[in-house]
Amino acid sequence: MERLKDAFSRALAAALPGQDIVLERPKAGEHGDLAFPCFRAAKALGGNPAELARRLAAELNVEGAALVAAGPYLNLRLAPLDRARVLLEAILQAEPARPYGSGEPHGEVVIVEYSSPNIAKLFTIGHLRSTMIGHALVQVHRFLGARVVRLNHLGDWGTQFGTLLAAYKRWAEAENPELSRDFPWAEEIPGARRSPLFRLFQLYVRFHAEEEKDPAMRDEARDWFRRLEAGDPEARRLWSWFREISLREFQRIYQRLGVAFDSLEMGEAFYEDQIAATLQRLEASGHLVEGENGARIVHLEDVGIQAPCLLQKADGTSIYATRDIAAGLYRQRTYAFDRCLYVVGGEQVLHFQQVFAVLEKLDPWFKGRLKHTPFGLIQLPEGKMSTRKGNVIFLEDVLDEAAQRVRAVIEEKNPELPDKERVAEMLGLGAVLFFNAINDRVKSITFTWERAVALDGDTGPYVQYAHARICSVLRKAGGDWAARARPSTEPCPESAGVDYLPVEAPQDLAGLEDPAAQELLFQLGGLPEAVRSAAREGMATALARQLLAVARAFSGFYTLCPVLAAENPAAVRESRLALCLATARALRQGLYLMGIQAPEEM
RNA sequence: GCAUCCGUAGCUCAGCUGGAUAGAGCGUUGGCCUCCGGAGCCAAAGGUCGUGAGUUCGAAUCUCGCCGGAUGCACCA
Repeated sequence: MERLKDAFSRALAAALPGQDIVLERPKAGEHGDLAFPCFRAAKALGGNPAELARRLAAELNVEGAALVAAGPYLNLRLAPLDRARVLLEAILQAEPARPYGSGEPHGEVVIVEYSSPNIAKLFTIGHLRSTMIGHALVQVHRFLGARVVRLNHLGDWGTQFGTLLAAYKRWAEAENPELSRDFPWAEEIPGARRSPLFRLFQLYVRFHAEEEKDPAMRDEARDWFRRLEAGDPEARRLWSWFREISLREFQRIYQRLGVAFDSLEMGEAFYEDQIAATLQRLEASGHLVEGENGARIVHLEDVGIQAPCLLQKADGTSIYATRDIAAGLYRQRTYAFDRCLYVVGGEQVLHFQQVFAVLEKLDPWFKGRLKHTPFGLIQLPEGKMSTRKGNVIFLEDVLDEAAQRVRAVIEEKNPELPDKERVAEMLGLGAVLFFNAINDRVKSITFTWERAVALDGDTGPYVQYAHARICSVLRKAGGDWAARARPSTEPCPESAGVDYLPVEAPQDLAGLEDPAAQELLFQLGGLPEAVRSAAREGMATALARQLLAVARAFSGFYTLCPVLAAENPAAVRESRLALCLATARALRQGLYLMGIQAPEEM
């Protein structure tokens, strides 16, 4: 397909010297495989687009394909069997290191900072967005050939930590120093799991509740943070204990989600010993000036940002912007990155504008390398989630509920299924993660159980179902068809590729002339662009939707084109099996990029 | 008040570097299990793309105003 694209572009460039040649993929398969809209060129040449299209169709020649004028478009169209050959070869004969749709390794270093939960808070569905958007970006960039560094900017430093220390000293140390049992005063938060982390969280919630009545408590928290940053041994000891409690829980959840990081040690606290040097450097550059009450700030009006960036509080402690800047400098030194993507909620756009602006003032090297990838909040029908009011949805409850609903469907439809628990977990995760990815990340999502764990329609399980049915057909086909739909090794972490052994496409593709087969081929052809769109847009929306389109097209093919029917000639059977196999491979790879597994039976 | 983002079918959303009849799912209505898994397939109904201007051969897509909603605006992250 790339070859055809080049040939088409070259032919057009020769015929239209000096014109920009932009090729599109037609919206509908019946138009063809590639399209050249003639509007712009016709205008530049003073002609009419439809006429130009007709002229070009008559004059140009691209080997192996037909050029057809359709109104103002010049379409390149492959004959049905050629289209089948091109796609089947691209998918089935791909080398394991270079799966269909992947990119040449180019060595650019892309840092993705994502998930970044705060210590002592439980993982809610809110955290799922950053975690899975980030994970998909990691996968997609790897797939396209980048070297990716996965960073979790853990919220393990800052005044909020002072809050926790203050709360612990106030109530827990005397009452429950081991955090091993529930606090008598603690309100029960429905659905939460009993764990030391949960009790830490209760302390945090209580502190905020009482702080409303007694604002002086805020100073208490700030003072604990000051002591922590000053190296007070008791504060440090508690800090590392709380951190450990939290990390243990987070690790469990990451494992369940199939998400991993290059290091979990590079949270905010990691940059603590670099804060002084960072401030000095800002000082030396002349950008750091005194603000109100002796706080220190950097003015940004000159770059169009009205609010100055606060870097040192009046009490001399650091603030998150300071640590983000220290982190930026550290990453520059350590990774010499080409891009650094911050997958952080949209409420922090101003913060990142400020941080980026300060870094660019410090070193123009940063220009164009830093990118905030914001996303919308998850809201409840009754409004915002609020930890203090206890109306939060815990991620694990959502995952459990999803798996449980899947389990009920399995009992109804396929009670004989082996390994029910494992499959239910895969499908439940598929539902939740796919739902999380299918919509524009910038928009806020209103959470309802109904939709978050839906199993019908445009959902992960729909795509997984298509994959499972293909596997079922391949099993029935006998031979090693089923084995070929199975990856040859574990997925390669460096390339995010699912490795399959190359398979020769059949010589005779007679079974693939049917329009339903052609539609499936057309949708498979859209996958590489969908992956690139995901990387470009910083979200998996296009990929998720293209996978749905492939799955839907497969369902059409499956109902209209029997694969294993006894009356099928051998060539029809073989070519259709090859298309099934290609589809299964493409679906599994696509889902894998989104962090979703594809069971062979469900 | 200022800034950013959002406003497309009854509901939830795609489509937005301007281009071929504005697409899905849910819900509604009506068909499909003698045939590879009905978690499925086919069909129908349903849209002044918030609104008013502008740019353009062409605007859901770009610009500006207005209306509605979300978020943010230094000592939290």
